[in-house]
Amino acid sequence: MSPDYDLTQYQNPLFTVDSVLFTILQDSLKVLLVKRANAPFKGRWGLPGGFVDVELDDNTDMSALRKIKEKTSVAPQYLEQLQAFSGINRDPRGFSVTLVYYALISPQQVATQIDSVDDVRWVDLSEIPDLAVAFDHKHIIEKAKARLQQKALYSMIPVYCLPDQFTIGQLKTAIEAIISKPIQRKSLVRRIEASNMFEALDEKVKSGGRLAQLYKLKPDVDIVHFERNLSLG
Amino acid sequence: MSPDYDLTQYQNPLFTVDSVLFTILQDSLKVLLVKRANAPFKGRWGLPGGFVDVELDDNTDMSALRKIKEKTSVAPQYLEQLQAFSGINRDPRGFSVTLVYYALISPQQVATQIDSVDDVRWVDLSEIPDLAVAFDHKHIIEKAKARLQQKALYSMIPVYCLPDQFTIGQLKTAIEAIISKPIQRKSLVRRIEASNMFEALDEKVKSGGRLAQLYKLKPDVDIVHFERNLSLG
DNA sequence: CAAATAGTGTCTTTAAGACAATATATA
DNA sequence: TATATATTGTCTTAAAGACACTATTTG
Repeated sequence: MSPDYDLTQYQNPLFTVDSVLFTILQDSLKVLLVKRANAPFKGRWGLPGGFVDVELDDNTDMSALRKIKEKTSVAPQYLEQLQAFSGINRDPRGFSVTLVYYALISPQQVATQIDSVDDVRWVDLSEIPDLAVAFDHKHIIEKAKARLQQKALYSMIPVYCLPDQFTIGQLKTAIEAIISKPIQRKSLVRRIEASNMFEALDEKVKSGGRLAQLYKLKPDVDIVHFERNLSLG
Repeated sequence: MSPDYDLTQYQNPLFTVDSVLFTILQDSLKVLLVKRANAPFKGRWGLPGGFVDVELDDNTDMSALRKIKEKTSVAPQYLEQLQAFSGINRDPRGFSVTLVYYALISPQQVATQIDSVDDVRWVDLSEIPDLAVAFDHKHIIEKAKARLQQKALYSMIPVYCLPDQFTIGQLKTAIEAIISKPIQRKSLVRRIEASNMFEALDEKVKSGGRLAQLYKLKPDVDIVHFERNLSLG
């Protein structure tokens, strides 16, 4: 074997793939945590993830998806790479790299699955600071939340936290839960119109007052990125 | 050893760190390529990068920086993680992951170093499609360029492709080289003012017409993100 | 002075913010 | 009818686009 191929000269870092799975439940933002079955941090809550399985995964997207499916039994509606986190100290076993994805899913899709087990739980973002979390996963969750907040200002990705039929009120609530700020309903209506991503259904639904129009994503639409952010204030 | 720690049950993917280093040279966007000294793709042009050295690198940022310094002898003014690229087919040696950074540097900082060797070269972005490039690095360069273009619309990062003293005209030219579209000088002036990131020097400099005001970054400023994009057209 | 580039003034345009007004449910 | 929520209308505001106009330098 040529020295060019001598991979043993470098100690390959420990490489894992983890995911921050978000949803909106009870009008607030939740993240999926899993009770760790193995050391290190056995018994603590952590992000769903693990090692790449070269036999099963064509790439890391599939590793992330496979691990999410193991815990929720369904594929999320939205999945995107966040970033890698690495370091000499983040895992007691040595230099490690975790490639982190973040994902959005509607709570209905996973409700029965999650309610039936006690090692998987939706955790409110407000509980995270006080919770003992494995590795640097607390930090990772904060980064994922920041990215989601940013993206909510110039795109419609919060719809992927909702059922596929939803009202403008639900979408408004979801966005406000994500960014922790009220937004103008009118701005949202304008964006729904301008993006051309959605279609109004014939159906309307109860809401406590006037019936609300149901919308759904048009099939196979691309996500529109608006050229301005919603304002924070 | 507990089975929890049995890492041999998984074949750890091949992990590398690569960087797409950009600069502005002759009013156009260039990327730094390195002639590969080793297989695979020995002799082809590729991105600077390589394996993590657990002895030298505290994290992957330092791996990226170390490799860039090896080729240019200086640290870039801007360095940010782009994304990981992975797959079963992108490296003949098997499942591999490369964590890619992109970086910006002023050409003056590296000119003498690069001119003195023949295995490192600034390549114009327009040459990339016709060039034989190692691995999936052509695809990676396109992704890095897209990210840089996007970011140029709502931030001032193109200044990191310039010398630390620069004129508005130079910055305008740099942005236009990155996004391949003309922009309004007035918009740029307004952003320089609004961002409060820069200070005008006492000095002015020749430009072919009226003398141009020199600016520099204020020390330790954070990069401002504007709430709107410059328009494409 | 002509040409070139720098810098300013200002009107227009675009899309969001603010919020009033109207519509339609339920108790 | 009172209340709650949905929907629409429209005026204001913020920041970019367009582009004319002035300023300053060199040949």
